[in-house]
Amino acid sequence: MSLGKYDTSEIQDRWTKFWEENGYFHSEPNPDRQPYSIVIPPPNVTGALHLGHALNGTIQDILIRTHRMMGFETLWMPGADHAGIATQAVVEKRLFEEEKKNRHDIGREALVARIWKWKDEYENRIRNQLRAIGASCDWDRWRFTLDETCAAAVRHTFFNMFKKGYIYRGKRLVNWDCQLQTAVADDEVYHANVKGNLWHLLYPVEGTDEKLEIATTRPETMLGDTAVAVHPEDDRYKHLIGKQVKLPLIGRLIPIIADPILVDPKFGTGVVKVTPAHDPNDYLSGLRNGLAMINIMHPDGKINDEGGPYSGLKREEARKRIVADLEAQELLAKVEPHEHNVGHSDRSKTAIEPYLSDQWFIKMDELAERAMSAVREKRVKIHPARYADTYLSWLSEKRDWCISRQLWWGHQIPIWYCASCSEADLRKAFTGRDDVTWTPNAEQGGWLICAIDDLANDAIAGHTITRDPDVLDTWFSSALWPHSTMGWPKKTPELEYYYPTNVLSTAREIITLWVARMVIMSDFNLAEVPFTDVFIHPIIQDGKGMPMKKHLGNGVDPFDIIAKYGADALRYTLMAMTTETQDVRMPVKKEKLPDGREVNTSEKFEIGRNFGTKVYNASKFMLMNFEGFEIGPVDASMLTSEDRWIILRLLETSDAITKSLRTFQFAEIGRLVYDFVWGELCDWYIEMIKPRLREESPTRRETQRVAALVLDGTLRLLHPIMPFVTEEVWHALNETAPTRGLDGKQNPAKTLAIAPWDLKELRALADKIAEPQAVLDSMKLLQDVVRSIRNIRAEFGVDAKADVDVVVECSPAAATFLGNNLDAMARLAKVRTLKAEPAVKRPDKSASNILPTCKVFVPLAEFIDVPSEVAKQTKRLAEMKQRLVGVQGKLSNEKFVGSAPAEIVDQQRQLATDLESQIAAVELIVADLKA
RNA sequence: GGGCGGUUAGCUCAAUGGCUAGAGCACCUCGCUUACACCGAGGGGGUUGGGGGUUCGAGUCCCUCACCGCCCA
Repeated sequence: MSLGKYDTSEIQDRWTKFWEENGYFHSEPNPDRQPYSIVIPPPNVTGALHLGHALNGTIQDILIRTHRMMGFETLWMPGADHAGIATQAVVEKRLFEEEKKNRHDIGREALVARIWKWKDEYENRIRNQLRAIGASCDWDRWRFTLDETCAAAVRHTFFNMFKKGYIYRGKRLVNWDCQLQTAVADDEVYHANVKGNLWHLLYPVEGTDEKLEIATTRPETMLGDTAVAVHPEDDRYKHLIGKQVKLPLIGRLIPIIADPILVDPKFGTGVVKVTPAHDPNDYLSGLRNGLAMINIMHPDGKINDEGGPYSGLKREEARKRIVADLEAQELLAKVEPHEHNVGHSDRSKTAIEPYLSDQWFIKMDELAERAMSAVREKRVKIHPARYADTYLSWLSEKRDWCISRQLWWGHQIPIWYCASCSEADLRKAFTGRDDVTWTPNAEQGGWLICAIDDLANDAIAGHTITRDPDVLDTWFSSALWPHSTMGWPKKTPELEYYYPTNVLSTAREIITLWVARMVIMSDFNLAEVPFTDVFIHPIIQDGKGMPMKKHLGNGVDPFDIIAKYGADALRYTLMAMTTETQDVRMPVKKEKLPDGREVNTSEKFEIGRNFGTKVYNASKFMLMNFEGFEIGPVDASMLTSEDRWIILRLLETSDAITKSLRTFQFAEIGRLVYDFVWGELCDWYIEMIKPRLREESPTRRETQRVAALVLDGTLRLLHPIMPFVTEEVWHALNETAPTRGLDGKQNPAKTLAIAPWDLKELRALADKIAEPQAVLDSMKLLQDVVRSIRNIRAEFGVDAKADVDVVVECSPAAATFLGNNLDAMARLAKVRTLKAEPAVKRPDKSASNILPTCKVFVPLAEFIDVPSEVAKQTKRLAEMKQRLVGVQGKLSNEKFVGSAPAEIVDQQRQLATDLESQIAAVELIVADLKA
């Protein structure tokens, strides 16, 4: 069967359907095979997939497809993440834009229902996007971090951690988002420079006439001041330590304390106001010095009753009024413009308020230590290795993890409060149940009850219990993903068989957020690592080195790329970019698509498109010439030199790819297949077999069989990278050559997706090739001679249609080889006659190229321009002489000869010999030409 | 402030301390030879960011400076 026009989108649709309908991507535990598993980093249902997802998907799919072909029972677990705060924020924003309502207007149940609707829509879109890039996920196993299976894992983990005392409730200073009214994690905060002022306030010292001048960027926080601090060694203020100041406007007396950590005597006035409930540094100082912590803010950012006369004002309004009032009382020394770094919520883009509130935490010290040892002991290997430091240094801080979020979308914390009951009531209500546990509520009194299954409000007779309204940080459920998706806490066959998974592929900013937490949770729940290898891929930036961000408008949508260049092109290009560096750049340009939309694209994808087209065209040519294919054995004794050469090179390439795959060197794999297919298969092998494939060729049948085997092997190498185009060709090849192989009787796989990775048949054939190195060497000689002739032809402007005669001086073996390949030389360099002998006389008026292994002469009576040839050869002579001086210098250096490896020294000696004879030959030529 | 990465051809990137630092794109010359102009043949283009050092030998290792970027505070 022959191939038609290359239509990427048609091919993509057809084979996606074919693979899925035949269930090739579905995996079940199979004791007869080794497992290989990857869980996808679940994309957020917030939006569409971007180029980073496409890159990561490509990498995972290459790993998965290769291992599937290697015969592993291969599972790629797909799914999506509910992305608590991000998803709730977009739905709330839409609610406000479309209906001018906020979440409180419609209530928890209605809001959550809307978010589920959003989720269904986007989850579906994400699934289709993954399919479009060719991801061979086990779609039947699709999971969602809020589905029942994942929820069960969350409940059990929380329960066990709570019961063992790893989870506690406490007051902590958190990053508060006043708009979304929730705590946000450190990593959800970005810092931006903001123009503001430095207000210098005056605090009167009680019992004296002195006033302390204090600079602050947030004057309204003075309402919550509980001390003023100076440096203990600061002579200006030493005498005031232990005295009190009267807080202006409020009148509260607060102490003047000494704190060498909080106060830098060289900065500002050397006096600092301390507001423990509203500043992280002050908070720590408050803990150190046993200060009161006064919260002056409502969750929405308005001042609360602690703010006295300013109660009920928004924070901006309170600031204005306070500054004005201080000025009126002459307690404002000065105001200076000041630019400073302010934390903003990534979700609402509003300024973060440090805020003291009740939150749930996981105690990290012991858990973090265990997770660190997993990496230190190489039970989890991170690639590239340097990222292990990122992981270790983050965990070594052992900061407790705040897991509560004041949101409605997520796993609601399974804690019920009972203020009025006694422990006896609890025992009575839950006697005999091991799925309920409780501890005293140290902060507010009463009890904290944790249960695996939901409790009714009246679960305790005579008392009403209320559930904590907060939900868990999204990363809590994400951290369970590798085992929750496999069905934990049930002892499922999947968990038994596929776990721990093999590889986790992700971006580096996720190392701390997710990788570390997955190791912690897996260790806690299963006493195992979640995966043995972590691959950190580079981040794609635009041509100017800026990260691709929605608001910068520089993002490239992978689906626009698929539309323009095809999925195989997208995949090849992304893999070719995956080096070990941390960022890769992709120049972005605007372009109008045929459908009229203006989108961002990048010319980089032309590499992949051109390569895919090349693969397709080369295959098309071969299949065209396979017409009349006769099934039959491949006779090793009939193999020509180019057959032997391409078979050896194909196997070398296959081995090199397998090796690079193990070390996650994806760009290297891209280079290997490109150089093989384009530079060897197409440029040389196909060109050389053309005569043998002609109708009249007596070896046409044999040539077809070998070529079919070579194409078969090449398609297998390429399949994990470019699954669509290769599958298309594979099926055409199967129709043409329904059985093939050495004996001509092997049935090829029905799909490349499960064709064996190991090229067993070709390997058996290669084993019969005598002196493989000689095969490679002679091919190199042929290529060198052909290139020399082409170079001479181009340089002297020989008409492209004109034939030339060629004289080569070389070894007898090489002469025989070249003689046998006259046809090829005729085709490749338009050679009419060839004279190849160990000793030849240089023809008059000939151009020449002197190589280490041979001398090539082309008589060019009608073309040669003697002066220019003399000039060219003289230039070459100078270059070679200069090099020879360098090499001789090395060889006469005793230290070099003494300390460099023998191999290197030999190499240099050989080089010197070669150069000497080449120089002698060129000198002769120059003398002749001048004569 | 701490840590990490980068700086190589006009652009995007390669190069276990050891052959003449390589590709692709772009550029120049030639070519519609029945797979492919998303192609073929040939060519030009480099003081490897600056400065020091280690070594027989440095793009590669060390120190230092400059600039760009990321992560964590």
